[in-house]
Amino acid sequence: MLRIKSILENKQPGESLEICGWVRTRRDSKHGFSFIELNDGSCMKNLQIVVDNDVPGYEESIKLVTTGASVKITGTVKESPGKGQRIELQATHLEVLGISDPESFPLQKKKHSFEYLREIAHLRPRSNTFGAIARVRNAASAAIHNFFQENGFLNIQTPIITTSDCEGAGEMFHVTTLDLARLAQAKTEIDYSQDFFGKPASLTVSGQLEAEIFATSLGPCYTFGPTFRAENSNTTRHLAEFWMVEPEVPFADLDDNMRLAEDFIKYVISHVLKSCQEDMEFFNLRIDKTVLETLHHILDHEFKRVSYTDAIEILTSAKKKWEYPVEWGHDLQSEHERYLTEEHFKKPIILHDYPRSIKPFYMRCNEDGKTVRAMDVLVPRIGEIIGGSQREERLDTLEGRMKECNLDPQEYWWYTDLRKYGTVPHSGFGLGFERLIQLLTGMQNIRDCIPFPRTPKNAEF
RNA sequence: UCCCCUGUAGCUCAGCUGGUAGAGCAAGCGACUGUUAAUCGCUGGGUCGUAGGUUCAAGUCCUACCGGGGGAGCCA
Repeated sequence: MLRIKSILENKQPGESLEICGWVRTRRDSKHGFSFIELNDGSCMKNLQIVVDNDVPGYEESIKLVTTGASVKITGTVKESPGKGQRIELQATHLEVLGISDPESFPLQKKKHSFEYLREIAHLRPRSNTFGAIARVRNAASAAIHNFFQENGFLNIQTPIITTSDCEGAGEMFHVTTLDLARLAQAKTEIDYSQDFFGKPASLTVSGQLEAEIFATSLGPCYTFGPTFRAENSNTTRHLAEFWMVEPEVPFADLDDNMRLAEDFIKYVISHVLKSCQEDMEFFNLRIDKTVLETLHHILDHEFKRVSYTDAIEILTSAKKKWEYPVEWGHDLQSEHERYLTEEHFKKPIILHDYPRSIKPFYMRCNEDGKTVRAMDVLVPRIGEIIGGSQREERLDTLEGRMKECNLDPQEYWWYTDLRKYGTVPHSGFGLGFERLIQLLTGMQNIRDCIPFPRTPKNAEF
């Protein structure tokens, strides 16, 4: 099927072709012809179609050519006498495939608020912005796979359903086949042995633990799949269902990990800038006037490595009034992270070696007894886009940390086995795919960076 | 979950100190035009989120609930 993108790029006057798509707008001339702006999603631009009134069935058909209608058109490519396009299509046949009642079609030839478009998520991909987001998302996804494939990483599909009830932090969605309505009335303890898996099960919050299994068997690997968090988060950067990229690399320490994260982000940005030029220019013009500048700035500068302890020092000596006090041992607040990346360094930074008391059990303990080999990549505007660490590979230290975090090592027997049999230093991180899309497009709200956002009280479509 | 803002025609909003609703855009029709966010004219379209309350009278004040947005926390 011929697409408008390739027609606009390659076709020359004189060539005949057939094209299908959706009408964005129609302008009539009473002197006997009409202009149709046709879009098929292959690119931002529309193909201008000229329909003379001698086209068979013109009188009846042209009335049905309204915004949103689908049409099939045959015609000849012409040099366009008008401004705004190199070529246009002179129609010889026009067929309306599907009408679109202009009285009720929710998308109009005007700007719509993102809040409104979110309510019509089944139609918003037909708008300029959401078409562009879908194409950028696709390009970013392809770039992610390319990056890892080119570097010898194995793509691993880790489970969606899990029975390890404490993969990390975060509330989990329960998965059950038990009859909840009956249980609600029964007032007895729930007998999970009667449930589908014979014990409590949930949707995964991370594929990391399973990825570690393959990393310590087959070498560098990565997962790229859906992740679920049942947190009651209502922000512009949280979703209950989102996609996460999680590489895991054996024989790699935290420095290797930070280098990988930086190379990875730069590779994806660079690829998207190259393959989605038109869409990126649109974002820069209509969504965020600084997005191209920001992305190029990221490409041109090294991510600044800053230890948590140094960051605390910078924040303490900053001439700023903090809503939350800065104190070693406490997690950094949004205002602190934003200050560091947006004001102090003015570029992405990698914070590393956090206090062990605020980080999960699997992060490698440092000799100082106070910190762990954790790292967060923070970017301007979005904040944390990557969280990762070197993993604790020493069995006794790992078990000690589990107990410290009130976890039962028995529950993680297969995870600790990896330390019992041929343990190796290894590292990895998780990247929130939709946050990356936010960074790439300049879109303010993460709900507009995924086709069908799931947030508290919202799972339509 | 907490704090703040908000909910009026298909969409975006106005409606000041309470007296039963208006604009722009969209849509329909007409005019005009190789047009391109086209332009001009006319027309239709709203039990003002829901439920109570105060008042002679509420879109306008009060309460609760529901929805939307922003910020915070949690994190990716």
